[in-house]
Amino acid sequence: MQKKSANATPPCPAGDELATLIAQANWARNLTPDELAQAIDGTQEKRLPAGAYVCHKGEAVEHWIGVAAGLVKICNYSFEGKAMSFSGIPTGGWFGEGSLLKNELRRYDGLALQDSRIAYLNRKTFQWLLDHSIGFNRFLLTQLNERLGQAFATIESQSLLGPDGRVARVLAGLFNPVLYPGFGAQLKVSQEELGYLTNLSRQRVNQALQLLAEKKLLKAAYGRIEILDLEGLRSFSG
DNA sequence: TCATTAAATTGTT
DNA sequence: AACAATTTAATGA
Repeated sequence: MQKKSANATPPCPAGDELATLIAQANWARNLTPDELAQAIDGTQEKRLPAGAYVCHKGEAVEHWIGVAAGLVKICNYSFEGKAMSFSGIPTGGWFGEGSLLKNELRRYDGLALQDSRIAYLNRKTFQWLLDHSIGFNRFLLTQLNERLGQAFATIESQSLLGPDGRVARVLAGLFNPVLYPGFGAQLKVSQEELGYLTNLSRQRVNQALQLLAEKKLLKAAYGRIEILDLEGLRSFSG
C-alpha cells in the first residue's frame, strides 16, 4: 500500500494553510470573522504517520480534535481493556467535545489509520467559542443530536434484529466512515472483536459471517472482512 | 530472499 | 470452553 517515507514528520504547515483548513470546516461556516480568527489562533496542526496515536485514553482532555486529512480510529474500552467499540472519524470530522464539556479524562484512544493531519483546538479557545459564538453552539447542538440519533439507532437495531442482523449492521456502520480511502473494501477486524461489538459469542459471529457470505454480502478472510455489498448489509434484517 | 518459529485467528466439537 | 488447523508476523541466516 503505502511505502513508509520514513518518520520524517514535516513541520507544521504555514499558518494560512491551517487557516484555510479551519475555514472549510463545517463548524466554521457560521462563525463571524472575529470568531474564526480566534479559532484559527487557538488551533495547532500536527502531522502523524499511520499507526500513531492521536490521543490517549486516560489523559486530561485539553483539545478538541479534528481530522484535517486522513482517518482516525476511535477505540472505546468498557472495562480493563475488554469489550470495546470503535468507530472511524473520516476527513473533516471533529470529536472529543463530550469529554471537553464534561471536563473528564479521555475515555478512548485515537489511532491514526493513515498518515493524517490532525488539528488540535485548545480548551481555552473551545470555551471561548462556546461563550461567544452562536454558530459554534449551533454546530455542537447538531453534532450532539446526531450522535444521540446514532446511539438510538444502534440500541434499536440491537434489540430488534437477530444475531445475523446485528453483525451485518455493525459491519455496515464500521465500514461507513472507514471504507473510503485506500482500504479497498477490507477492514481488519477479527471475529472475536465483532463478538465484543455485537455482544455475541465468537462462534455465533462466525456463523453469522458464513450466512452473510452465502448471501454474497461479504467475504470473510483471516483477520479481516471484505465487504461486497454495503447497502445489502445495511438493509439486512433477517 | 527464503526458511523456521512464534503468535494470532479461525473452524469445529 | 477447549482443541486442532490455518494464516500472518517475526526472526535469523
